[in-house]
Amino acid sequence: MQDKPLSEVIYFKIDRTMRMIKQYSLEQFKAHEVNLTIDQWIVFKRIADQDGVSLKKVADTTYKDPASVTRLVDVLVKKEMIVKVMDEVDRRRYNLHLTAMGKQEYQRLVPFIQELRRKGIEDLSKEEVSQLAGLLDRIYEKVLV
Amino acid sequence: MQDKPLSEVIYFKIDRTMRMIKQYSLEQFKAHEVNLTIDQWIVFKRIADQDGVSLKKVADTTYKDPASVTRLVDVLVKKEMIVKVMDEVDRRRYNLHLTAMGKQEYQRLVPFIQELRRKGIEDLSKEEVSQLAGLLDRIYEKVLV
DNA sequence: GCAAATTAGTTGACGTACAAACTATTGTTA
DNA sequence: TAACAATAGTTTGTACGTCAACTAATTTGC
Repeated sequence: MQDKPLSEVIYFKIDRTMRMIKQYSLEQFKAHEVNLTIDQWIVFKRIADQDGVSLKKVADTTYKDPASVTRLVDVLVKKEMIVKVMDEVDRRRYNLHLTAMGKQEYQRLVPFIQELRRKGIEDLSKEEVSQLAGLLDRIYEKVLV
Repeated sequence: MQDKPLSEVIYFKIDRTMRMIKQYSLEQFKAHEVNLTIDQWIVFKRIADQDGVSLKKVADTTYKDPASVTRLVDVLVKKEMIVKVMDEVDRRRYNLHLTAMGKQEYQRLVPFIQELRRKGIEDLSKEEVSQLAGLLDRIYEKVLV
């Protein structure tokens, strides 16, 4: 039985593209003395977007496993970028906040990140980007079921 | 400084989609008693596609790190799906071959995998799939530089 | 024809993903 | 209100990805 080559398998292309983006981004992080990995940045940014957000909420909205988020949060706390504060009402919950240093670093990073995001898609038109986003979402929704 | 939400970042969408596909595929593998992970399958399939291919060639064409391939190959050898044979001419090189069991398993898996690939994209037209492939390739090429 | 450079593959260290089992707390309901 | 269910978060074990440093073999260039 003959199977199509990997290069024609769409999932393979998605995976390959994503790995390359991560690799490139991490290089750029290092080159600009950003003391974060990509995934640490994602969690960090999510907290910056909503001060006091809970760990669970971060996990849900980043589509990461709570176990992964627990560890990423630990790293960010160690790096003194965020703090974990137990919720006064619901003591199972931790609310996450940026430290002063975290806020400062966030302000420094946003323009850099925005530039980085642009880089890979700068040759694509607005329509193409939203097409791509739409197609990815449709696959996501489909497989989710 | 205000940054767009993660849900609008295209790289985030790619990552999320890919993780979900892997998760779903692995579930299906387990449900069908396929004793392989997704990445083990990719390497296994690549060897099935070209009997005697070298480890380096597998790494290049799957876009995996040689270190990853070394380990994936080890697993496949332990599972007795493939064998590693030192090249007679170039003794740095190992040529990879499916075992009899590997061949049998490959034949069993191909239809199942083909069905699995279809699942996520069955609502997309042929044109949409090739659009998606093209866009991903363009990002890949762009960032590669 | 030999030293230096290149190539194939391996190993170790670190970061992340995911599942499963677990603790502690809060909610629900009989 | 006591038992049970659900929820937030953690821990453990396994699997990959990537980088860097390494060994061994082969090529290159003088």
